[in-house]
Amino acid sequence: MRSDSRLSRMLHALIHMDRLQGAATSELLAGMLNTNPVVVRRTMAGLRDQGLVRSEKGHGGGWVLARPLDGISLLDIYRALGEPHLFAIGLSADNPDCLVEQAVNQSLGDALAEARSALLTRLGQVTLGDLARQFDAKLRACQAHLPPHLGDG
Amino acid sequence: MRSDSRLSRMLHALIHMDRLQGAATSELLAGMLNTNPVVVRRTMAGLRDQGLVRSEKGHGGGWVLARPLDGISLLDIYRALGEPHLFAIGLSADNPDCLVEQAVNQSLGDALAEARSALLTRLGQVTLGDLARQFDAKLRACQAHLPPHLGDG
DNA sequence: CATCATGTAACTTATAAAGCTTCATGAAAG
DNA sequence: CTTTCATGAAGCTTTATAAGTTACATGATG
Repeated sequence: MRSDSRLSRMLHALIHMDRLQGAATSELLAGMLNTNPVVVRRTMAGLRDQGLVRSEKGHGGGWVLARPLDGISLLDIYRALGEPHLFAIGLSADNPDCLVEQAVNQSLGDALAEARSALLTRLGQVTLGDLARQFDAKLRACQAHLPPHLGDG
Repeated sequence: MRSDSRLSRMLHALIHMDRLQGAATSELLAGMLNTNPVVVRRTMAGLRDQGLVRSEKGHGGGWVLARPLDGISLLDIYRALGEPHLFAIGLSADNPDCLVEQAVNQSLGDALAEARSALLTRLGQVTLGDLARQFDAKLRACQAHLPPHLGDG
């Protein structure tokens, strides 16, 4: 697979859920994410287990946010997904007794660990509320180009 | 595949090559890296094209460093490998017209770009000579635990 | 009880690194 | 010149994992 898009997709889904009245079904979200409802359920399951969203069965059921967007950081989502592998490059374990391999892995491992730490810190500082406000800004910028009678519905 | 170990493996191989007299065959390196000679040739090809190593055919042939270890940074190797994908997580392209997806991708993309930039900067500051000296330190630390008559062969 | 939605198991698909076989090319040794 | 040894490269198989799909069980609403 090219790369793991679960984090990106869940951020996308949660912001849409915030703008909806009522629960969002897996099928509705799957349409937004251009994927399959089962993939939505499978991915959302971790978020539910961490108390970020709730799911309801039956008529009128679906997925709802369990917290305001400002109370959810991108790091919360990453962790709820099980902290998937961040890097596509990794250390080798070809010859664990070799001191050269050990020296290489230590340096490269330190560099990767530092990059990981910096990235997770940054994900912890951004909330879904921030993303939603960026979306609002984009929407306003877009509407500014429309004829006046469409600017305020 | 779990993760791309080509960078780690090439660092490992190049340091061994520096410690050898004469050329190292793909078969010898494959033994050190616990892999196949063809994988070594395929991976080393990029380094040869960038002038980091040279290859010689026939009797006594194999791979030799084209520069001293202190003249090769980890970034040089990464680039010679074709700058493989760094991250296992990525942006989504499920619904490119969706302003929510665009906002998500911009924030997440910025965070990933910043992490990438920091990591590459760091890789550019570490040379293979630095790794070789870390190996020497490990070797000395290891020998310090041996009985005296083995300490100086 | 019929309908709708999630929960879950099990299987298939897609992708890229890694591994492997085979043969061509060319250099050194005899 | 011939043998041997090494890289070069094409082409295929293997492996690991996210993603997609099918099928059915569970449970809530009307």
